[in-house]
Amino acid sequence: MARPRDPQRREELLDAIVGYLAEHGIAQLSLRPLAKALGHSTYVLTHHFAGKDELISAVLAHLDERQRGRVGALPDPGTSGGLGLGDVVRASWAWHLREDLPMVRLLHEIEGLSAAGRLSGPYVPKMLGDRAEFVAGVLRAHGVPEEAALRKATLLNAAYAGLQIDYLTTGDKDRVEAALDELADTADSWTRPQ
Amino acid sequence: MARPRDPQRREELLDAIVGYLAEHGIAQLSLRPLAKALGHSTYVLTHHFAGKDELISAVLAHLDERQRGRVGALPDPGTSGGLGLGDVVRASWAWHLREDLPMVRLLHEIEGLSAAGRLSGPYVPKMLGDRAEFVAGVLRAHGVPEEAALRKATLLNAAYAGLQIDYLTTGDKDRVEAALDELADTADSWTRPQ
DNA sequence: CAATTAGCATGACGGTCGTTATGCTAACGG
DNA sequence: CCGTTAGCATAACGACCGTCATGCTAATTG
Repeated sequence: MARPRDPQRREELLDAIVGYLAEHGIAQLSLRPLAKALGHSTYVLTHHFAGKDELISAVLAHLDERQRGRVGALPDPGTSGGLGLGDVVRASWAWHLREDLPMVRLLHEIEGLSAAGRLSGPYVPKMLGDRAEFVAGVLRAHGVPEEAALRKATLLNAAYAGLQIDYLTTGDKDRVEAALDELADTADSWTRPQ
Repeated sequence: MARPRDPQRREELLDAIVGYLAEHGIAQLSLRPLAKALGHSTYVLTHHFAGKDELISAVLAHLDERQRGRVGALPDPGTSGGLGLGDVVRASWAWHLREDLPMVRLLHEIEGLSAAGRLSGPYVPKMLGDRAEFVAGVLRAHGVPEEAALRKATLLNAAYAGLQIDYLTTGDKDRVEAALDELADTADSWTRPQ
């Protein structure tokens, strides 16, 4: 009868929105500057998403799916190949800080707001839970016992995130990267006991 | 010649403001609701502080000083007394979550915003640095070598904060507290090697 | 007591906010 | 080709924002 909806349009918008948020933050988000940066009027935002709150929910869902896709596509750093778990930690650190810093910042802003109870919806909790499960799977592949894998994965993720926050806030590279080395050594000791 | 300023008034206000922020967050702070909650007009805020930005700076400085005072007044959990470092970690966790949860949430919101580069000023970095130094002092008192104390303190703080964020976001008590036990055991292993 | 000023409420200012009614154009289904 | 609707810009709405000029009251000093 008439013109059908284009389901791609919404995803295109979400990618552009996430790019904007990585640069400008999400806490003080305002629709007008966002729309201007996208080259549109604000109506595009309230049309494709019901309103500002739903837009933020959609962004969080988008980030959740994006993380899910990335860790799913990651080559399993299996026990073979000579790459220890500590090397993975160190490589992730270097990559996050060199290649993806605005997004890392955005994620910490989101997780801080979520921890403060200022963001609703299931997506941020799901992201954290999924990350724990993923790292637990890597640990299991390295021979960590099943009952310890999720516990150690949770601790590893928490320490890694905490160190990122410390470094992003203080900029004290020497102190934080020394602590990261200690964390990487600890991770190695889990997979190569003694 | 005339009526002198009362230097206490500003501190009273800051304490009340911090109490309000612990309940309502800082990211979406608006002066009018804050002033109403304090039982005053907004002019009180713009009079004692130059404006909204300076008010937030004053709050961060206030929290910084408050933390400095608290850790300074803490009884040094010295190597004697039978209380291991892991017990201190577990006791802090229980106390934070049972007695001081709104403030813990506020601090994570602030640290997330700071890590995202959305808060300026030296106070948040100073808080993190001071916390690392304080825990490093405790570690040294427990016999941890000087060159390792600050590194291990940074890692301990980061892991502890990361676990708080995880728990506050996911509410997954079993998973997170299991990881906290592992962290406490690790801390014990630092102070009672083997 | 007189002079001065801290402390605060009131009310207004221009600006920005999220949202929405209206109307146009281009794309598609029948 | 006609009817319908997606997609979007425009412009306006009321609400709220941070700020500040004005003026009153009460406390303090000399």
